Amino acid sequence: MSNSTRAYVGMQNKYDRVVLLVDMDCFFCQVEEKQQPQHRGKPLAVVQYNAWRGGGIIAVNYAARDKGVTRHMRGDEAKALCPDIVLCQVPNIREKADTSKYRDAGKEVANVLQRFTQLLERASVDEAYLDITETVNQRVQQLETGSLALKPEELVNSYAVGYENIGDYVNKITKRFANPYVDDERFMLAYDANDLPAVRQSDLRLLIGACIAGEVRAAVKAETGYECSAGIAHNKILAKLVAGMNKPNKQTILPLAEIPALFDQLPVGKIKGLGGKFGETVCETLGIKFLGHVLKYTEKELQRKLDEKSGTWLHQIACGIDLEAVTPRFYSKSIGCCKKFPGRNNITGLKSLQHWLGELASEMNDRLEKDFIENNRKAKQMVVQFVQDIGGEEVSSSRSSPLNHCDQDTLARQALELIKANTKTFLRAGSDAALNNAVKFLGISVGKFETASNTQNSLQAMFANQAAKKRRISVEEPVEKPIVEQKPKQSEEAKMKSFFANYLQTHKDEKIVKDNLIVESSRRADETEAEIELQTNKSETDEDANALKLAPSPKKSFFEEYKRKLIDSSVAQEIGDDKAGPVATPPEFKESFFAKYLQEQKEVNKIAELPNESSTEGDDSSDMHGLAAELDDIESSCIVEQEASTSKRKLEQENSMDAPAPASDYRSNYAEYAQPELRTDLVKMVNCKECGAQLPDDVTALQTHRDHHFAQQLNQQLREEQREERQRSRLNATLNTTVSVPSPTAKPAPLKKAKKAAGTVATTSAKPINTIAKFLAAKQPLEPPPSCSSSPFKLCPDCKTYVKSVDMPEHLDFHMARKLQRELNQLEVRTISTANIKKTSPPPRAKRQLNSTLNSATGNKSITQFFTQSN
DNA sequence: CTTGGATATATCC
DNA sequence: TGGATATAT
Repeated sequence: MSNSTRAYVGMQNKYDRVVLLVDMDCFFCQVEEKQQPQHRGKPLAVVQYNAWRGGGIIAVNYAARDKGVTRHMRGDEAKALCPDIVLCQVPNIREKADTSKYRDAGKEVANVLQRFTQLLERASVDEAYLDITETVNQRVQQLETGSLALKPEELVNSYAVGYENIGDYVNKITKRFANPYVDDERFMLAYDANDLPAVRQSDLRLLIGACIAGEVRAAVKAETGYECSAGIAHNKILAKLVAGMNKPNKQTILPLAEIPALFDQLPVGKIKGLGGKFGETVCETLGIKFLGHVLKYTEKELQRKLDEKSGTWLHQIACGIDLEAVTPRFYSKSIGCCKKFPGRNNITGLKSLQHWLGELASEMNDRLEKDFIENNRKAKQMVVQFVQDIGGEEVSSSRSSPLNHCDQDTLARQALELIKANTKTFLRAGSDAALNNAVKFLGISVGKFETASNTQNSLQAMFANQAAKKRRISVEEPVEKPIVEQKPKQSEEAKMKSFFANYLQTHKDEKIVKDNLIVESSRRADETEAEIELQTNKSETDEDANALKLAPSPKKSFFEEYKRKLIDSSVAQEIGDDKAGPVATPPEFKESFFAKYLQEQKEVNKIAELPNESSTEGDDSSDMHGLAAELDDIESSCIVEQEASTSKRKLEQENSMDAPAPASDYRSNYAEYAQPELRTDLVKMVNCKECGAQLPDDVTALQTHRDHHFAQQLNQQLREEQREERQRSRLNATLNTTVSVPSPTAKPAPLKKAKKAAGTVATTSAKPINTIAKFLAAKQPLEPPPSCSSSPFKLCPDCKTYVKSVDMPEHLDFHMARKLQRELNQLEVRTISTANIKKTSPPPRAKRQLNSTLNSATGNKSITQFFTQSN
């Protein structure tokens, strides 16, 4: 089940994966801001234990960073720097900081991320790697068939290392359409011949990766409200490295060709794994500071100077190669909690030690119960870690023992036994209460999880077990590495055409956005400018982001900047400030690859028109003229845009005809953009029965689209399940602690040491015997139950019918069973259909799938072939 | 009186 | 395997 060693991909795949690292921006702060919306926009930090000097700061939002507030500051210092800062405390439960709020929020995010790939590796509470190679491959194919076009607005908020803005990068890539040979020669000199196919596709695939990253982040924002940054590269190390380069709420691509230049000035310690002692050793041993300088040594020399394994690894990293696989892992392998007892708080007595072990064990108990419900697994090992003061020295130890029951008492007792058994003199001589060695730190953690037997009598446990298994199987199957295939190509112009078509659309949208802003700006011009200012004045003092200070000037996204210029000048016009001069086309546009390509096309076409047979692709080139003209129109209309309202109306009409939602809020409507925008004129289309979306009449696309619906549905189901379960276990807990029914609005009173009868855990699935009062308190149904409070009826949250209380557990099981059954069925279908793409002898069900694969393999040509061609 | 507290993972011996 | 340690957030 839980694989022990890391997995690696083959050397031949070093450039053909596309890996995303998604990193939540000042996550704990965002969680607090979401929970307490009145604090949004203010400088805010999260502290724990605010008693001493205002508590220790563990997260700082960007408004507060601007004021110089950083981590490892005390709350008081922050107040001094920024008097209006909001300090949120980590909740204190059982006299210790309780971070479960953030763990839950992290899981909420991960649930969204999971929809985009099975290959999701949660790296911490707020970070995850996604291997999106499969999706990228699909889209490369879609580009080739013309069913997908890269859309400029999807690259909003993207950056590429080594480029001022994303437009420059796209421009560079596009230029290679015109003159493939120049770059190709460079490729051939710089890379091994075997890698050339992947190298040629690299930029395009990363760009597609960036589009997906945009969708991922938009989905996270739309569904959770949280913002994040992302890195897009060919491996984990690189994705992680660049994810922090543009924060917050931005994403960064690391183009293959930019790696050497980046590494030449990259401090060794910026690389994950080199940030600590080992990194220092490396620098000292090699006499270097920058990663690129590692390559002054051969791999052999590095192996000799360090050790074999490190030498190999370091050499590869310095070459930008990292073969570590994105290992699917959603749930952690171990669960633990700990607490420091510094200085006077040292634990010196047995009673005190038992107390704290009890508290830790109690928290463990809660978390393990929850984990059991979600994952149907039980820990088989526990570890107790402790630091003792022995003659003034801090001595740390950890001992483990097998675990059969993980209830609070067992954990606490076993922990104490382990400490006793591993302490030479446990109690002070002559005392039965005083510890010989004060304890400065205590930790309990459990691991070695095993799936619980499904001999549980409860229906729920049985289904949950199956569902969990399914999930694990589908996730832990070895991943077959996608092959970067050389695909035959279709006409270059067809693709450029669709790119332009999309660009034009975007452009219209931007104008609408602008127009709207003008209207608003007449009311609150100052605010608008202030906001823009806020957005563009990005502080460079981002330390949690590993910020690289290589580029001194704050960068702006191409489109953002372009839009801003338009807005600026228009605003100036509107409020009668003539100093700004006439509204001119921003240089970015004139210099953009669109414009240049357009220019080239015009000239090419002029020449091409003379000889008659050159218009063999008649449709394409005449369309090109049309598009060029339209582009011209738009470009010039930018200049005469003053009477915005009339053209605005016109644009709105056009927009309502065939356009997606305005670019400004496309993120709020993820679903539309999760589907590729399609050229309905190039591909035969059908309608999706579920959402009516236009889809290419192509089985792969249909399957993908259905998966999209399925994923949404599944996610919904899972969330419902979890909510239900949490509700039930909470009800259980309240029931067991009894007495007071907390008001639903009041903060949940920290359950003071819910003294449960030992052994309760083992029967977690015991049916809850809820009272109506409890149920009401937790759920607040719209209508009261049919009769008075003594009535044995409750409202079923699922079907909104009243059910006898005693029957409710069964009733809920019924719903659950139905849901899970549905889920299993769907998983079945999905697992089979995706598995079959690779397998040789598919069951009959996958026939259509197979056909489509064959069809597309014999398919048409594409401009993307540029990236794969050899001479 | 604590120079970051609480977690988690990986690796070396 | 277990225990200590390193790394990271």
